[in-house]
Amino acid sequence: MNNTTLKKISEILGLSISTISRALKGHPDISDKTKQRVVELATTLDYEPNANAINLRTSNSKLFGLIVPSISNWFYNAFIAAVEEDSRRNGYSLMILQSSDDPAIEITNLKLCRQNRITGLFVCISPDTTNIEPFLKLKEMDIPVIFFDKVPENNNCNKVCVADSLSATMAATVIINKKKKKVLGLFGNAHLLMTRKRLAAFSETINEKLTKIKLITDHASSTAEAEALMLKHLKEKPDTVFCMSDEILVGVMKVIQRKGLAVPGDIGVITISNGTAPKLYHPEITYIETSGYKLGKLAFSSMMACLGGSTFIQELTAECLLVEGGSL
Amino acid sequence: MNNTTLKKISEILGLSISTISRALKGHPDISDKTKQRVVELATTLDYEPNANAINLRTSNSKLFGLIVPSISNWFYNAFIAAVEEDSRRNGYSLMILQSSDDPAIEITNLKLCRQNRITGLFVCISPDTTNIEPFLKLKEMDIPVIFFDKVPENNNCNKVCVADSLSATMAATVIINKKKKKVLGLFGNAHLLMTRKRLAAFSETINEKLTKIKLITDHASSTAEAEALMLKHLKEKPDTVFCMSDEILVGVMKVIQRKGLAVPGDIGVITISNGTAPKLYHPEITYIETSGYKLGKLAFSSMMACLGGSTFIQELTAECLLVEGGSL
DNA sequence: AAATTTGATGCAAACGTTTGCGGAATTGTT
DNA sequence: AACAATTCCGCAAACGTTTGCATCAAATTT
Repeated sequence: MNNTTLKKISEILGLSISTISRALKGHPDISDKTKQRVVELATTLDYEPNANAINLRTSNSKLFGLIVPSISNWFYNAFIAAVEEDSRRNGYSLMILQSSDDPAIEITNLKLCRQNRITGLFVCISPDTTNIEPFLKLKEMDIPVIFFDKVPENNNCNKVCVADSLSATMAATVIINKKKKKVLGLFGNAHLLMTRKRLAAFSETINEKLTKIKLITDHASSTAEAEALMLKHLKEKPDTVFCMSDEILVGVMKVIQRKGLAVPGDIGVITISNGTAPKLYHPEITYIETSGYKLGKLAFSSMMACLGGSTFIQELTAECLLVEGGSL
Repeated sequence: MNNTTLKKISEILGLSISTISRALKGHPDISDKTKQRVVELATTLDYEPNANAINLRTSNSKLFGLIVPSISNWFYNAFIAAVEEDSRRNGYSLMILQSSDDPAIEITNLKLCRQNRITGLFVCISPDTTNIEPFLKLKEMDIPVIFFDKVPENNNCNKVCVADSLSATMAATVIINKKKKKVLGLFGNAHLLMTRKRLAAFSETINEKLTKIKLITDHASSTAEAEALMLKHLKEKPDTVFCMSDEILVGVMKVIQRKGLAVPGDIGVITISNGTAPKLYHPEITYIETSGYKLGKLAFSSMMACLGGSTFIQELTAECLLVEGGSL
C-alpha cells in the first residue's frame, strides 16, 4: 500500500503538514515557489487526498445516496444516468443501491447511506414500504431527501414525479383527435398511486368530451399478464390500444406480432414511456414521453436547492411531451 | 446535525470510549450487563458508526468501485445488478461511475475511486482507452482490478469476459443443424476485439463443416446502420440472419416488421444476447445467452479471490447457453 | 533606530474510530 | 492468608486531513 500522504510529502520537503495542505489548494499564504515545489512532488508521488480523512475532518462527504427498486429498468436507468452525470459535474460522488422491492433491504441500504454520512439522498420507495419514518429521520438530521417516481403519500417531503395525470390526459387527447372509436386501455397494478392517477385521468378525458368513444380498461401487473389480457380483449375488436407503461406495451406488441396485425392499419397503439421501448418497433410507437433523464435532472436541481438552504417543501413534476411514431 | 458518536454515549453512561466501542461489537472483555446498557442507549440514540472514521482508522473501506461506459445498457445493467447484490451481501458498498466512453471522464472517475480508497475496482474500459497504466497502478498499490467485458489486450491483469468465440460458434452450429442455406451475419464495429473474435469464430464454423452454406457478412456500428444494412441485404434473400448483439438485433427486427416478414417462416433469426431484447418479440428470438448477470457473479468471485490473497492472474470466461425461442 | 506591517510558515487541536497495553478489583487456588 | 488468575475497563496513540492562531524574519514606515 504505497499511499502518499501530506505527512510524507512534508517530511521529504522539510515543511510542515499544514504548509503542504495549503500549498496544494492554492492558499494565498504560501509562496509561489513553495507551491510549485509541493505540487511537483505531489504529482510525481501520485498523491491523492484521502477522502475519508477529509470527510471526517470537514464532515462534508460530497456523497449522495440513491436507492432504487432496481437498476435494471429503462426508466430508472435514465434517471440514474442523469443524477450520476450531474453529481460528477458538481464534484459529488454517488452511491447507488437497489432494494429489489424489499423493504428490509431498503432499510439496510439506508443504514449504509447513513454510515457513509451522505450529503443527500434520492430515493424511490418500493411498493411495499409502509413506514417512511426512517427517511424522514434523515431530514431531521438536515440531510435532504428527494423522493422520486414512487413517492409516499405523506406531503411533508420533497418529491419529483412524472406527470401521471397529464401524460394520460395527453394520450387520451391524441386518441380523440385521431377520431378513434373503440379504445382498449391497459393499466398496471391497480393499487399503485401511479396507476390510479393515470386511469382516472385517461378515462375522464376520454369520456368527458362526449366523444362516444367506447372504452374498455383492464389491469395487468406484468408483461405476461398484459399479453394474456390483450389476447382476450382483441376479440372485442378495439381500434386502438393504450398502454400505461413499457411493461404493458411489450406484452401488447407480442400479441400484435403473433397475430400478424398491422400497425396502425389493423390497430393503433399509443403508450406512456421513457422512450426506449417505443423505438424498438416498426413503426415506432407514438408515446407520451415521461423521461427518466429529465426527472433525474429535476431531482438533482431540487437537491441542490435544498443544499443551498431552501427549506421549501415542494412536489415537482417533470414536463411531458408527445413523441409521434407511426403507430396511430 | 444530530449525530451520535461513541463519545456522546460514553459521556452519558460514564464509561470510556473504548468500552463503548468494544461493547457495540461484542468484545469478550466487556461484561454482558454493560454491553446491554450500551446497546440499548445506542439504539435509542440511533447511533450509526461513522464509516469515514472507521475507514481512516482501519484503512479498509469496504467499498468497491465500478466504472462502466454507460449504465443504460441491458448488458451492463445486469452486470451491475449482480455485483451490487453480492457486494451488499458481503458487507461491501459499491460506487458506480459511468465514463460515457470518454477516456478523460474515465480518468476522473478513477481518481474519485482512489480518493475514496476503494478496496477493489471493476472496470470496463471505453473503446478509446489506450493507456491502461493508471489502472495497473492501482494493482501495484495492492488494489485488485477486475477488467470485464471490454478488456485491455495486455495480459498481465485479471479479466472476466463473455465467451466471444464460443458463443458465435454455438450460434453457427445451431444454424448448421437447422440446415439453413443462406445466412446473413451482421456484426458490430469492426475494430473491437469482440467483433473480430465473433466474426472469426462464426465464419470459421459455418465454412469448415463443408456445409455449402452461403454466408454474407457485414458490419454495423449502430442500430440504425444495422437497419439499413438489413434492408440492403434482404434483396439477396437470406433464409437466416445472425445478429452479433442486441443493438444489431433491434435494427434487424425493425426491418422484419416493416416488411411484414414472418419469423421463422420467411426468415430465421438468431442472436447473441443478454436475454432482454430477444424476449421482446413474438416469437421470442432464439439466442446464445451471454449473461451480464452471470458475468457479474463471476467478476465478484474473482474479486473476492484476489482479496483472499490469490495473486493468480487469470482470464475467466462466463459460460454461455443456447436459449431456444421460436425464431429459427 | 525603533516600531509596525507584511509574508511565509509552523503548532496543535479536532473529526470518530480502533486497539495494544496496563491496571484495579474480583475470584480462585494452594 | 498469601498468591495467582481472571474479569472488566480505561489510557492514549494512531489514521490523514483542515484550520485558527502563533511565530518569526524581512520589509516598510515613522
